[in-house]
Amino acid sequence: MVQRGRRTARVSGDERQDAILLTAEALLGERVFDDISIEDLAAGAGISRPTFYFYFSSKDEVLLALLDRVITEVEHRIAALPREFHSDPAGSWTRSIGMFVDVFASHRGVSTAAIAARARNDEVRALWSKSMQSWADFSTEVIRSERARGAAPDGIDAYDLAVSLNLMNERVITAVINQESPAIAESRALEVLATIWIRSIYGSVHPGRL
Amino acid sequence: MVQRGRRTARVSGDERQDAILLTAEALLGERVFDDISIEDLAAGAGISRPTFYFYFSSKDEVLLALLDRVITEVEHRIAALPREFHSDPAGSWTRSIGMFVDVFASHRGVSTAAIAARARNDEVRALWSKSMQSWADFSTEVIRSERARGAAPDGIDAYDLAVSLNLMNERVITAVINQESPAIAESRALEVLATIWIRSIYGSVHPGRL
DNA sequence: CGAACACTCAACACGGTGTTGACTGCGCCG
DNA sequence: CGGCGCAGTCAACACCGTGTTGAGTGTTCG
Repeated sequence: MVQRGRRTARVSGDERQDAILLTAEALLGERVFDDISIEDLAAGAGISRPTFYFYFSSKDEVLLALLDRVITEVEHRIAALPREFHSDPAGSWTRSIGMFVDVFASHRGVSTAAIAARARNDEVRALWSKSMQSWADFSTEVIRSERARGAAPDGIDAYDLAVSLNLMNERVITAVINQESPAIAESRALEVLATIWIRSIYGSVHPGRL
Repeated sequence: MVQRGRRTARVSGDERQDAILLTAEALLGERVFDDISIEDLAAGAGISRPTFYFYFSSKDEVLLALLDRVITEVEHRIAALPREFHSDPAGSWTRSIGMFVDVFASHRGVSTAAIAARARNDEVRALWSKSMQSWADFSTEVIRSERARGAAPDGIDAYDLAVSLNLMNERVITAVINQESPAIAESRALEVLATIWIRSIYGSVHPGRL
């Protein structure tokens, strides 16, 4: 694995940086962010605590990097999603929401820690805000388009509705993946969320029928 | 509920305890919980740091006491609410949700800090869970009753729906009172939340019409 | 009056964060 | 080939916030 001699005698910086991120994600799987010390991260990456500061300026920077990866994954998967809201509104919304459920569930520790860190760290808050904003904007556009073709009723502002539904998803998904109480079963989460989105966007049990 | 230290009330003692709580709530109005030290609370109450520990065993205990007061207020106001879901479903839901918006908005600092502390503190989590549970149970009962009288359609489980909507409220209210971005205007929050509740519970823009 | 109780705090122990400054080995350029 | 520079490393230190100890104070009541 770690080859010595010729080109790179010492373990490269990039490997160390990755090792820190890897350690952090692993530890977040078993402990809360607050209970992980920089010492833990350094030890996991095989370096001393001061050396950690060569790679990241704080524990929060590590979390920020981890969050950035998760958000990038979401963006790629959003882009890959088929856009069939006119022909299959229920299925399209469900697939979009399901994508969020999948990604956040598979990065439980990072998502949870980032959402908590938002309250105290400006960079984390900014990054999360930016993403929420773009998801809300996307939802708003689709709602407006559904209203324009007469499939969904007017009423409350489309943006307000989109923001509220996205915030609901954030909170419900967090509760589900952390098995909070009260929460709902992970197996039913997607169905429940999709139903609430559809009923509140289309004002009816069946999308498209006014 | 949260009681420690002295038993018989020597005047200055109880005043001190109140002074700590008062200081905490005041400071939470201007700073994040993490940025308030026990030193700050002690100074605000006119005592030294070790003396603080005579009244509370940690900063989290103070928050717990504060949260307890807020929850008690919510419970009293829930109990005082008229139950007119059959005759005026939209108004009844709106009044219930509005009560939560009011109470949490008027205790912005405490609510926000408690919700954040939930992630690391067992007692805070337990207290919050207990309350969320009872609000979700209440909502579930009303939904079931509305379904029973034929005003609301079946579909997803009433409890799952109730939990999700309550979680949405928690998150949207938090975003609104902290002026997060994205969030919605405080003036429209109640209308938006009520609309989502009604549409998703009654499966229609107009409650009662199936 | 003295014992018990409510209350107070200086001083300490501890754990975590972030910084300093000295050191090592590799690569490259003159 | 030799020395300079830089990526990388860490022991030791400074600092801050938490929680504990133990020695006090004044008050009340039997």
